[in-house]
Amino acid sequence: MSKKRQELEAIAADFVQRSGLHNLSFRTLANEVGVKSSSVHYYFPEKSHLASALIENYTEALKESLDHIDARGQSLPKKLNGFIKIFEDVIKDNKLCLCGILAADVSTLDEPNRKLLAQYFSLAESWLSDLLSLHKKELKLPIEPVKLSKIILSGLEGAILLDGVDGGRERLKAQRDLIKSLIG
Amino acid sequence: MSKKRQELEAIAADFVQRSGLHNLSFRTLANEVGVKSSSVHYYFPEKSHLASALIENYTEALKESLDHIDARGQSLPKKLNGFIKIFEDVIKDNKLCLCGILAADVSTLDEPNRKLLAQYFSLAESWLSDLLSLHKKELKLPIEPVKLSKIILSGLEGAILLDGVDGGRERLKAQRDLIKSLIG
DNA sequence: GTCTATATACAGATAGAC
DNA sequence: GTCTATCTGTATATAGAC
Repeated sequence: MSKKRQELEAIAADFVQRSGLHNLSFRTLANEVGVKSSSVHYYFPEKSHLASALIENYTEALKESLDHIDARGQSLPKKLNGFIKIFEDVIKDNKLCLCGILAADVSTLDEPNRKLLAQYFSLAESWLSDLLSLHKKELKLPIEPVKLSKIILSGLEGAILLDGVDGGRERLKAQRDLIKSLIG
Repeated sequence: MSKKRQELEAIAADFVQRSGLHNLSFRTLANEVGVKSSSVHYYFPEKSHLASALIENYTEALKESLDHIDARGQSLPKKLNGFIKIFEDVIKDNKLCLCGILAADVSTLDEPNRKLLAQYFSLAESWLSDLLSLHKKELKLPIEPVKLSKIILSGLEGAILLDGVDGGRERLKAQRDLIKSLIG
């Protein structure tokens, strides 16, 4: 992949996580990189292609983060803490989850991009569910791992969404406390 | 308030909950009601005024729903169930929470509208927190009511956001199970 | 790969007639 | 209150030169 393309994708991702996809234009993106909007079209003929690239990159980054957590081979609490940290890093940067913000725009996405979005959430939930299944005896509530994984992910996504409104971090902190108490 | 204005607000709210504010234009809104876009500007000189009206209406509707729940004077589980039903009704209609979808667009809102948004979430959390404080002895986890209220609200908001991507209701169901288990 | 130039469409907003 | 007409800005996208 060309360096210019990587640069475009990086700036576009940052922009989308702050302002949403609809607010990112080929013009402003081009200006940021120092080229013309027609050059951006050279890499991404349609805007939906750009969106696909962003979701795929974001999913790949999540995969790497999860692999990194797994590679350390720690306890359940430490692994869950690693997962929470992914969301803390997003909010620390005054951003939203790229897939979370796109989820709010799902009606304007084409079918391929909806599938890609769903895959991102599915990846996160599967990882959580597998982890919780392995440590089922440590769980304090009578809720199945698959359901718990959905509770944790949607809770964290909702927390950074709502915290973004007042610039606080109270919901994310609250979700962290919940997750801690789920495992005692 | 004029009937035409009410009609415009109703259609605009429905549209925003399905497609977001940026995707609603004065033109399409006018077409739906059968007037011209300049007539919409008569009621709402700027788009931000329309947004304010929508958030205020939505907050007022929440207030009424909560009053309705309170008026019945039931148990904690039944009251929480009433709260969850507010979100179920949204997702049943294939919509998103109006304030949740606007939260994803917070960077494009002006300061007055950000405040209005924050007030909506604050209303929901305050109601939950007061309720949980009254029934503190029934709570199964060692988490304070204020934090629990944030966990519940952000969990439900995240659930309908993510469920909207694949058209399912699994996250909302999971959150319901969590809330149930919080009170035993 | 990057550019100029342009096509086409639609956005928010306003002036002024009726 | 509602209209026609229009201004101005910006969006996605494309053709074709270099």
